Amino acid sequence: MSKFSRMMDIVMYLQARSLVKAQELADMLETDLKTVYRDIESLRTANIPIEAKSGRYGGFYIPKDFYFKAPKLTPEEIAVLFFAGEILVKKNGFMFEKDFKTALSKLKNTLAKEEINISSDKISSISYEIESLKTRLWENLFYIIEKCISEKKSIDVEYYTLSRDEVKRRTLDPYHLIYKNGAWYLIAFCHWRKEVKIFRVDRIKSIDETGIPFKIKKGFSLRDYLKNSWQITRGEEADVVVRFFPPASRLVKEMEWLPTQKIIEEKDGTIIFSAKVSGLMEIKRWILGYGSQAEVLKPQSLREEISSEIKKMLKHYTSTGKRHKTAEKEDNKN
DNA sequence: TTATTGAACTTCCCAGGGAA
DNA sequence: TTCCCTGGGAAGTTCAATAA
Repeated sequence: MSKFSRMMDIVMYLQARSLVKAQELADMLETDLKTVYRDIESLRTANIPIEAKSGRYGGFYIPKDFYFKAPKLTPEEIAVLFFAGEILVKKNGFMFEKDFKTALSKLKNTLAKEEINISSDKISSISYEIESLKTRLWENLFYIIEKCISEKKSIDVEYYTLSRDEVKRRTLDPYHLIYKNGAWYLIAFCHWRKEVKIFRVDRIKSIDETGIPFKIKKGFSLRDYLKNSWQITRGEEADVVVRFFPPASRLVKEMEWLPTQKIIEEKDGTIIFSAKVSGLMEIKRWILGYGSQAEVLKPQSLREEISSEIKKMLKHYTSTGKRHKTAEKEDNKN
């Protein structure tokens, strides 16, 4: 993110709230506290009236009478905004649908008819399909979680744990909601486990507000928490090294799967993919998806797990073959 | 009423990384 | 090589809450 974008985000964030701590801004922008102070200093130099309230319960704020004039948008930018609106509101159960619609209608009101027409023409020539965000299915759940995250208040939930096939009541301090790979997840401090854990929202069977305030664990950073996760679940950190054979090698090197990844290209067309990964469960599925075109070199434990998985698969297919032959014989008899 | 404490803003110096 | 940006560390200042 550029310094300019960060500064714009700071202004927008401060304008929408009454008092914001520098640390909160740093977390939101995923940057350092001192960078926030420097950006605020730059904004003040540019005559943006950012005031500070020192001491306990202090923070930064922009006086209510300050009005930051919206920039003039190009037809392309307007088209992109309406396009995003089409995707989010019409098809995907966007959780802030009502606010988004009013924001778009406000924007429309500021535009000339010709600008709206140009934008509509641009949208009609593009289509884009993404899977549903499915928030409507759990609208009330989302409302309570989102409310408790912003008010920093704990929740009591009944949560279904897939691995143990049991429902357990837990008290959670909700930190963050994240949508990844077709599912919503809640990152929260679990009072029962005494650590920050990830919960799938659709496995929450019931939810109650406790009204008890909480503080985010000191030193917790969402970016650090998720930095080496393959998708969403976490586990012990491990250095994973995989050899990919063509054509999978060409596919793998096209993408950035993890920020820590390194790829060494060999003369024979294979690649050596290495990365630091938090938890092996998800990367195991990813590697298995490439079948015979991937070979785990490290760690040995993952190599053995995949080998055992392949043996099990082989057993299924050979026994299915026997069943298939038996069934054929039965058919011939009839 | 005053001293203490804790939280948050403020400022400085230094080092590392990337772009020019 | 230089400059700019960013982050680490540390010390100082301010102010509200709390205890004595």
